[in-house]
Amino acid sequence: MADTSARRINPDEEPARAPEAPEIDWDLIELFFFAYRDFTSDPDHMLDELGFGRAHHRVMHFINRRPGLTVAELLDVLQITKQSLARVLKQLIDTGHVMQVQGPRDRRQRELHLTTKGRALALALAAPQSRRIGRALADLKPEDRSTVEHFLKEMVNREFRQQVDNLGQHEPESAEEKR
Amino acid sequence: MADTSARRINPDEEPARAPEAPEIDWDLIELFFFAYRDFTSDPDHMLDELGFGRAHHRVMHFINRRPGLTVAELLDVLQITKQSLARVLKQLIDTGHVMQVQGPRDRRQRELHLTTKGRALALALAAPQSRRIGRALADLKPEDRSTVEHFLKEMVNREFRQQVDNLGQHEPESAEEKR
DNA sequence: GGTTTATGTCAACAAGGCTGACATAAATTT
DNA sequence: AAATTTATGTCAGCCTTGTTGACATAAACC
Repeated sequence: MADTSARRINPDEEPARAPEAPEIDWDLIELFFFAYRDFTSDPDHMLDELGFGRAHHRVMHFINRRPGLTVAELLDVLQITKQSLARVLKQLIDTGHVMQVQGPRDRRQRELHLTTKGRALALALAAPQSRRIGRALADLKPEDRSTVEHFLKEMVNREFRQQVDNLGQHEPESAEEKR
Repeated sequence: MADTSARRINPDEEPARAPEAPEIDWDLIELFFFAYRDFTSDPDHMLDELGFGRAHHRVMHFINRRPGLTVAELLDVLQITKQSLARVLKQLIDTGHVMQVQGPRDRRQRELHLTTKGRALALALAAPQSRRIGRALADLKPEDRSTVEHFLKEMVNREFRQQVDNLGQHEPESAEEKR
């Protein structure tokens, strides 16, 4: 180091002046933080009034996206423990937002589905997020949507790319294995 | 109402088949979730080994970006309560990552600075995130960076745009009146 | 029939949010 | 000068949502 030597105002310790980093993309790091924070804020407020949290939202979202997925599959997507899931899932079932159906092939499995009520809530929660995205894309050229999509997809760990693609369920999108 | 029998095995209820939504951008909603999850995963793992959490990361990040910001300003950016901040901030001070300097104008204020040690950690945490962003932009045209930046910036609530711009430190002013 | 698998559940714990109450020193107002 | 407000710190307790470990049950598999 030894560079801020010239006019040091504070004599005590060295307070590490500016963010003169090697090659860190501070701007996008920070922007991503703010963007996600606000992205989740609308549904968070709605959930609050129902006594639910962000965890409930995630559960409903993925059940809505993959109707009939099993508990194990959901755990896989959410990457949480079954005990964590159990708590919120139980609440969602008790409040009539989610229903379980015994697996047809394997009767140990529980296929998860949203009820009409749950579906309505999932939609209501997604609506402001979708609107926000729409507004964020509005000033851009139509082709830029795929740029954003590509960027976000590449931000995901390779091990989970497939999950992402599967969930999309309509990605003709060529470039997938290019490493 | 009338659907007290939540867990039923026969589909006499409607399990709400497909995500046939009005105009919901499910793909980007979900992609954003996965992207942010993985974006935070690298620093999370590092922090774990130090006995720190994501909260400590955020605090160090913003102190690094705005050396000398006060406690009140930090609370404003993070949007948490001072009691929440106090816990992590105390730990960061005790471990020698953050130091406080009495405000020059107002001696009640505490200007926050990273120490050399804290700065090193902030950099180490940001590095994998920056690399991830770099990789995600690598396949795109150079101009597309500003597309992504624009998208993320628009995702932020209007009330906080200024915060974002200030932190970036290179956004003079823009059309804020539009709603 | 024995083992593995899918799920559920109990109990305890941790991180990191929250609110409310109160303390202190410095700045500001009256 | 005294009273009030402001910036910060701290104590105590609560909530949500993660965690681990242990154990139970039914169904599938071998």
